[in-house]
Amino acid sequence: MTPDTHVDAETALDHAPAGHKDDLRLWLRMLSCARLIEAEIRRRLRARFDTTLPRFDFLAQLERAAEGLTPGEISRRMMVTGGNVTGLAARLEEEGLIERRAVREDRRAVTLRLTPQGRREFARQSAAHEEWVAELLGGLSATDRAALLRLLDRTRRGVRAAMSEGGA
Amino acid sequence: MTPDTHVDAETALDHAPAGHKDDLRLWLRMLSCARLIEAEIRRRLRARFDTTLPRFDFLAQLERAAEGLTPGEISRRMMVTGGNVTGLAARLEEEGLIERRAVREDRRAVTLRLTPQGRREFARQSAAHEEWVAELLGGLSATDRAALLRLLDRTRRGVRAAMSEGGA
DNA sequence: AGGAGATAGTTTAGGCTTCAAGTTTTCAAG
DNA sequence: CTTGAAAACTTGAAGCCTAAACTATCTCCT
Repeated sequence: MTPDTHVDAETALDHAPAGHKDDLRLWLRMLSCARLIEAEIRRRLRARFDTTLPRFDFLAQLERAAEGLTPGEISRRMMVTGGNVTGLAARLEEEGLIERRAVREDRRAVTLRLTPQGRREFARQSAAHEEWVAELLGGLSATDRAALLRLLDRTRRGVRAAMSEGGA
Repeated sequence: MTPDTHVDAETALDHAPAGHKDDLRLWLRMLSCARLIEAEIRRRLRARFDTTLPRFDFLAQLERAAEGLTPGEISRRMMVTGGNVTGLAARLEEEGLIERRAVREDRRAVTLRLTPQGRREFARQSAAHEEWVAELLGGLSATDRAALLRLLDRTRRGVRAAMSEGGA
């Protein structure tokens, strides 16, 4: 009945890959789950606001910074490269959603901030986005949500630890 | 002490967004967790094998199909567009990892399959990939892994259900 | 001051991805 | 047959993303 006993017997003979397959299964499931939700959100952003997830994330960063942010700071917060920020900023500025402003103390730098139009537009998108997520995750019980939140946090910390140990 | 009571009192006045913020938090945490792992795997694929995650996924699909697959079938399994498959296949063929073969019964179609070199190369990559995942997720206890697997499955089913209901 | 090295930002080349339009082939009626 | 719709695949344009090279500015040490 249980193929597990066979697999266990088999892998136990090798030199350690005990839970390796389980970890792989876990990772693939997490990935497919995240991609499923992400793809749906991208679809809806495009369909209803003619925008993209990176643009939305970009505006979200600026929304929380009343004084604006430099490209470098946005790059760090979004965990993308500087060149990427340059391109996104160019398109968002072109659309009138953000504006550039020179920094007095440092002539290399510039701050990006939302225009009034950008602020209005992001408010609309953000409200819809929040509802979409609630709709998609609505099937989960409060207990499951809490448990999942805790486990994901634990996972993330574990991954970071593993990365700073061996991955340097 | 607990801002929660304040938030609850506040949102309870609105017309329903009870757990909306919680759902958003849950989604953002899941996304950051998945992106963290994925980014690390991409980095390592590039650093050690000079390849990318889409290429790796592509080879993985072919590995499991002894008779090869058509671009259309790969497109469906990887959940990407046909044009995307065309481009990936062109580069992988160029590198000698896959080969094209005409389909006897349908002259529109073609099957893609691993070359011997592709099979060898994927075996190397796949073994490393499995170890990386185990390393990154290794911090989790067996109990946590099992719980997480179950919760993610539940989440995915819930999302699919929500998508087929309202999202049509 | 002057110059080495760090930092902020941009540019460039190339890969990934989608959408929309196009080609060739198949299939199903008529 | 033949004609029209559907299917398999490719192409082209545009956006996203990275790594690496480049420009301009700043900082700090002497």
